[in-house]
Amino acid sequence: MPETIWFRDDSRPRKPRLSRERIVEGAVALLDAEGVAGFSMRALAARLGAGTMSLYEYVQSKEDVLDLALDEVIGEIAPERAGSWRETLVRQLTQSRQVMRRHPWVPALTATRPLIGPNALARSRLVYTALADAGLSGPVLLAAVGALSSYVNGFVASENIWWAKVRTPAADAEMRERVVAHLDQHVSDLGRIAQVDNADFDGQFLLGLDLVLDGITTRLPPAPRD
Amino acid sequence: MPETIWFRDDSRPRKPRLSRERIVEGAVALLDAEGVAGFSMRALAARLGAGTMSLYEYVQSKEDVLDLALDEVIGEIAPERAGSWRETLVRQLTQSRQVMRRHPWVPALTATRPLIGPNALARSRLVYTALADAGLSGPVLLAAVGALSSYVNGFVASENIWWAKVRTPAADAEMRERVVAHLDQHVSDLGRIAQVDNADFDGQFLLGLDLVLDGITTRLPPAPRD
DNA sequence: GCTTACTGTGTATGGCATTCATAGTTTTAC
DNA sequence: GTAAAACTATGAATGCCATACACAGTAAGC
Repeated sequence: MPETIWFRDDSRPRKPRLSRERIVEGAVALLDAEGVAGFSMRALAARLGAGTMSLYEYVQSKEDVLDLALDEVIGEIAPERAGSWRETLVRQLTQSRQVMRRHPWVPALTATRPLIGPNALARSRLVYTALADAGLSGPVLLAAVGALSSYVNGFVASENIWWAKVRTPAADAEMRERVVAHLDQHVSDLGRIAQVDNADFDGQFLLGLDLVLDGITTRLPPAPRD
Repeated sequence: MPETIWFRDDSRPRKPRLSRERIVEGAVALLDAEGVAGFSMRALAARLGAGTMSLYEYVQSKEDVLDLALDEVIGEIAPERAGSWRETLVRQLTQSRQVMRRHPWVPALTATRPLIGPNALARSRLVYTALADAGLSGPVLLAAVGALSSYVNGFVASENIWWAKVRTPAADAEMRERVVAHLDQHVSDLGRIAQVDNADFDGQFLLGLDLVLDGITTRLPPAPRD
């Protein structure tokens, strides 16, 4: 239903209302608001003020949209180097974590999708080069990259699960009680000791990252003294 | 449609055709065969020779079934200790990997679900105690557990993605070519060096695990000489 | 001015989880 | 021994969903 001439603004040139950019932007917003489960092509189209089918002009499937949204938010990571290789990695991976916190749906997607969009490749390249600069190569280099990115993904995935449980508004207080009791029953004294400051995720993240980085450090070739 | 008396066997006591066990068993089989995307209550019921709604007598929702299936396969990990803490962990986490390889849908579920089923708790407890025996406690203990389990989850998730791409029968040869080319273009020489034996996942897994374990070792208190 | 391409959409198909009412069967209670 | 209650299983209906297809309005090219 085109608007009647009485309300239309013919002065500016008519541009296509939709575009891949607008779709991706809307998809990220919708995913942020509703999560992967609440994401649908219908809802996305509604948010963009378009018919559902119109999206398929710019994208072949829902999967495409998810792939694009994923690479889009990965682009939020600034691909900067810091001083040392270690600083570069800490900075880069901390930013990865922040992206995944801002967009809690990311881990669910990365668990089933190859990360081969342009932004993802650029970021992964940075990690490779940092470790190569540190002196790693061959299988150990691969293993180090794998250990680091796996750590970050895994950490934030479980962190997000935790937040999702905490964040939920009301009736889950009881549910949380029960889970904690459940855990206590099994993990007993160990759990209680460890649970000191259970929610200091920032500290935990850096602590674990240091652990992995220390492990990597043990594999560095002896520093050349030039 | 009950069988006519002419073919019925009235000798043994009539048991319920369905049960939570049968449902979970069927769910695991279905997930193995069709993956998370192909899993539906309808298909599960059909596989069990029952009406869809019958499942809801034993289970409240599809989510329940997935939770149960997940904990079920985690139960395949034998909770044994080996000699040293390190051996125990390598053994335990290697088995985790094998379970996730046998049931490639697991990472997709663990990415969005808390692992608080009975089997999961028992296995996680084993990891905690192994590290506590090694001498860790407090936040470092937590970080070590997080680093290890994150590493395993993350590693197998990307490994599974790789296998899924490779396994697909025919037309994906071209697709794979394109991905590799894409990667080469971005990662250039680094990628090529690292890609030596790219598919030796067993070795890669142990290499990365050693890396993390070495990092943990650096945090152990000095061994008491009693 | 005619044709061709582009952008956007409505409808239809087939699949999905889940609610509800209900039927057949077994167990229990008197 | 039978009437009532509980258990097991189900079909139909609701309201989601992704997407194939045919088609309309609009702009661009010649």
